[in-house]
Order: sequence, then C-alpha cells, then structure tokens
Amino acid sequence: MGRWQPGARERLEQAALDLFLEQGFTETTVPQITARAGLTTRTFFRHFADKREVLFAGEESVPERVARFMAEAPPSLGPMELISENLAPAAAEIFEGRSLDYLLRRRAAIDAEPALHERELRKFSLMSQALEQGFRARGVDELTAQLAAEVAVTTLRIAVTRWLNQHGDPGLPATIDQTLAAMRHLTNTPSA
Amino acid sequence: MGRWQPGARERLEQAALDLFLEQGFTETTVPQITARAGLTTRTFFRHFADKREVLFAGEESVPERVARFMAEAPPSLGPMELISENLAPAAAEIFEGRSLDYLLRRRAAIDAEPALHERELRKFSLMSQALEQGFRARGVDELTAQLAAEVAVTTLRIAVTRWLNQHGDPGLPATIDQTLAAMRHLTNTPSA
DNA sequence: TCAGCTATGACACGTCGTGTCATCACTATC
DNA sequence: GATAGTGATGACACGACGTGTCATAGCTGA
Repeated sequence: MGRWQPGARERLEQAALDLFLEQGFTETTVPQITARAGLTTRTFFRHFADKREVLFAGEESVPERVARFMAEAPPSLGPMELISENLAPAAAEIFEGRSLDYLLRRRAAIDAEPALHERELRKFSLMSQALEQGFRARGVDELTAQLAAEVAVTTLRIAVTRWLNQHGDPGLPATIDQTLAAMRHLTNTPSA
Repeated sequence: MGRWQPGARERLEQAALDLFLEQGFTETTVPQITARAGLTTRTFFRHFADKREVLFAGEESVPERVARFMAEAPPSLGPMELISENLAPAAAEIFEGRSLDYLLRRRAAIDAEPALHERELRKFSLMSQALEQGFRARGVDELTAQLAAEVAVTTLRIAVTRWLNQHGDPGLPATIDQTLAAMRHLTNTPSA
C-alpha cells in the first residue's frame, strides 16, 4: 500500500489532523502520521515543508487570488468601500469546499498548539501584504494601504473566529458585516 | 572562561545577533553562538527556550505591564480615547533602554528570517490579548474589546516599522500620532 | 516492448531541544 | 576560616525534525 496509491497528500492531512486532536501536536511524530497514511517519513516532507504545514496546505494561492480580486474591482472604490463590498465574497471563496466540521476540528488543533497559532498568524500576515500591494496598485498611499490591509485582515480574522465559535450560526457574511460595523463604530467614537 | 562569568545571557544575545547578521539565522548553529559567548550548548537552552527566543528575551513582561497600565487609567475613557492618550507613553516604556542602533540591527535580523518574523507576530498577538483583557475589565463588550486591541497593536506595529525605516527621524510619539490619525481618516471615510 | 518521468522507499546525516547527573563557584552560617 | 547549601554550568546521551542522495517502482507515450 502507499506507493502510487492516489491521494497521498489527502491521506496525510487526514491522519495528521486526527492524530493532532487525539494526542496533541507535539506528541505526534511524523513517523506516526506517515504510518497511519501508509507512507514513509521522507514522503511526508516531500509534500509538506514541515510538520505544521500539513494543516495549511492549499492556502498558498490566497495572496495571489486576493491580488487578482482587487485588480478587477472598480477603480473608483476607496479602500473602505472595497473592504465593505468585497470582504465577504472573498472570504466565501477562501472557505469554499471546506466543511464546517473540518474547519472546527482544524481550529481546535490550531488553538491547542502555539506553534500552529504562529503559523496561522503568518498566513494572515501574507494576506495582509497581498492586500497592501493591491491597495498600492490602486493608487492608495503607503500608510493608508498598510492600515487598510490590516483592517481588512483583522476584521476577517475576528469575524471568522466569532463565526466558528458560534458553529456557523449567523452566516459568515452577516458576521463580517457585524464586525465591520463594530469597527466603524469604534473608530468613529469621538476621542478626548 | 564562561563559568560564573557574569552576563552570560547578554553575551549570548550579543553573539547571536552578530552571527545572525553575519551569516543568517538558519546558517548559524547554537554551538557557534555559545562558542563565541564562551559557553556550552546546554547553557544556551537554559537561558532561552529556543534559538529564536534569544532575540525576544525580556519582553515577556509586556503583557502584564499593559494590563497594569490599563487598570490605572481613568475609567471614564473610552477605548479609542485610551489608545490615543496612552499608546505613545506605553510604547516609550517598552523601548526604554534599547538603543536605536540595536533596534535597527534586530529589525534587520528579523526581517531576513520568516521564523523570526513569526515569533514577532506572536509577540504582538500576546500584546493584543492582554489589551483585550484590559478593555474587557473596563466593561467594554467582547467584540469591541477585540477590535480595539487589534487597532491599538496594529497602529503601534505600523508606527514602529515606519519609525525604524526612517531611522527614528520624527520621534516615535509623533509617528504614532500620524498613524492613528491616518487610521481615523481611513475608517471615517464614508463608504458606498 | 522500451524509454522517460515522477513519486516513493531507504539510508545517512546534521541540527534542535531535553533529560540527567556531576561539578564548580558563590554565600551564609557557625 | 571551615563547611554545608544553593544555583548556574559542563558533559553526555538521546529522540525528533528536516535534508541530501540514490535506488526503485509505477505510470505514460511512442
């Protein structure tokens, strides 16, 4: 078994997530994962750069999709307009094909392990960099582009967290809208 | 040399930063660092949890200082007021005792290595969690507390980056004020 | 049938990080 | 000023991570 069996990557992802939830990330060794998937250790590292990456596969294309998304938007839209109108559809595209159950299990594994949490922070950082580039390509000045990118990513991240915490109760678009509204309300509050 | 020589920790930090800048983080082995500092490998890991941590020592106390800071602020201040008035002094306290030259060298090392960048993202994440707790302790609702904490940390992070990129040219407080103003302007822009 | 390509297996190896115990230096107490 | 205690360090072994390298097995097309 294993050699030339299709879906090696998927089998590794499945086995890894199961084991991480069963006995923890640190306690799970790569040989354990590959044994369950019917492969060898060396093959694991041919599919994934490191042990954490098995939970983040297939997300490498998000930044470039973000860039394309922004390039196709009407040039007249300001940064906040762009975020308001396109954050929800972009998020939907990112999560398409992933079941809520998988997302919740994945979330549980990530929350239990600081190393995985760090990897997720990098994912959002990369997304923010792509957004910043997109804003700058639309003529936004550097500082505003940085801030707008961070606002978008932060809003998305918090909204997704809340959405998952409620087991997907209000839809993701509705949660995003709520979060964006709260962000506006917060920053529009007069200060001092 | 080494045994009972005072300042082992500082010697390790110095040697590590030098080597990271000379030949890169990955290419630098822990034995190389300890050899330059006149110690053994085992001692390195008694002072730092892992190889990255040598650049982040002494920052563990930031979250609790943030919590104290917020508990002592006048209860009447809203989240954005609190950020506006206290972000700059808090930042100044964090960076006290670190020379600009050290901060720039450290920045260069971190920017050159994704693993170090990830560690820095975790630092900001911890800071954000502390801020969120502080806001909640002041009676702010959960969503607003999350957002306010992220806004504060994002503003601080971008401001520090810009400040360092300009070699500390306008002072850090001025840069923070500029960044906060840009954030207000961005989110106050009418949308759609 | 054969040649070429790609994924996998097998093995060796360097580095990271930890557990464990002995040893050395500083300190306090008498 | 001798001695016991405390805390940092040295020395060694070891498991896990991740990589380099070559052989091998399966698929593909002529």
